[in-house]
Amino acid sequence: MEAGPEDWDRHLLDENTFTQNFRNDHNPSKTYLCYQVELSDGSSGVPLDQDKDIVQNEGGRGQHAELFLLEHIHSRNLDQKLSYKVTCFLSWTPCEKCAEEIIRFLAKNRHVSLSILASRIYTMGPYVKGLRRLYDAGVHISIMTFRDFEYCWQTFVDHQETPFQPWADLDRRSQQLSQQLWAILQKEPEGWTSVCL
DNA sequence: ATTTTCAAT
Repeated sequence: MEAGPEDWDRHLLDENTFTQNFRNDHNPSKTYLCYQVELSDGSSGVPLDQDKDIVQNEGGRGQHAELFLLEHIHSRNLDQKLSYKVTCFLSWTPCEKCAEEIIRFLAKNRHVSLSILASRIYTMGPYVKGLRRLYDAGVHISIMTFRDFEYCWQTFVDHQETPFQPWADLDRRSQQLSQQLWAILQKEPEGWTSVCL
């Protein structure tokens, strides 16, 4: 009697859920994804109650969060004559399989561009290849900084007027992960897959 | 300083 897909849809996260899942000095075993959709000119191009949402991976061996994002966007039937920008804040970077699905989706939906901002780099499996392919496919991908966490907090969290409170190592971790991501994206496609910094 | 990671014995 558990959890249908509707149960993972939240328009706002509670404070603890956000912090526990997005802080970059922990490694929780689930993934949250906060996204928003706008017209490429910066204004919201979708009905107000749909311009942003939050999804989470399905439990167990279920579907990853990114696939819910693609389903959501697909179901919105965004106007083919307009250009949309989807910004997505992920607590973990996509796995290779999700990266492939994202690339396939974007190839079929040329009017949609995607920016990924991730808190942490998911390093299981052939993750380097997946991130590189996203990058090569034109997806903006970067590591969340203080400003991004703060924006997420203000936009997707039921913060009750509480200002965002960074954890101790936020900036240092963010910089480390950014360097690591940079090394991954600059790496020669056929190079070694281990990235040591 | 690196982490053990879209969990479950």
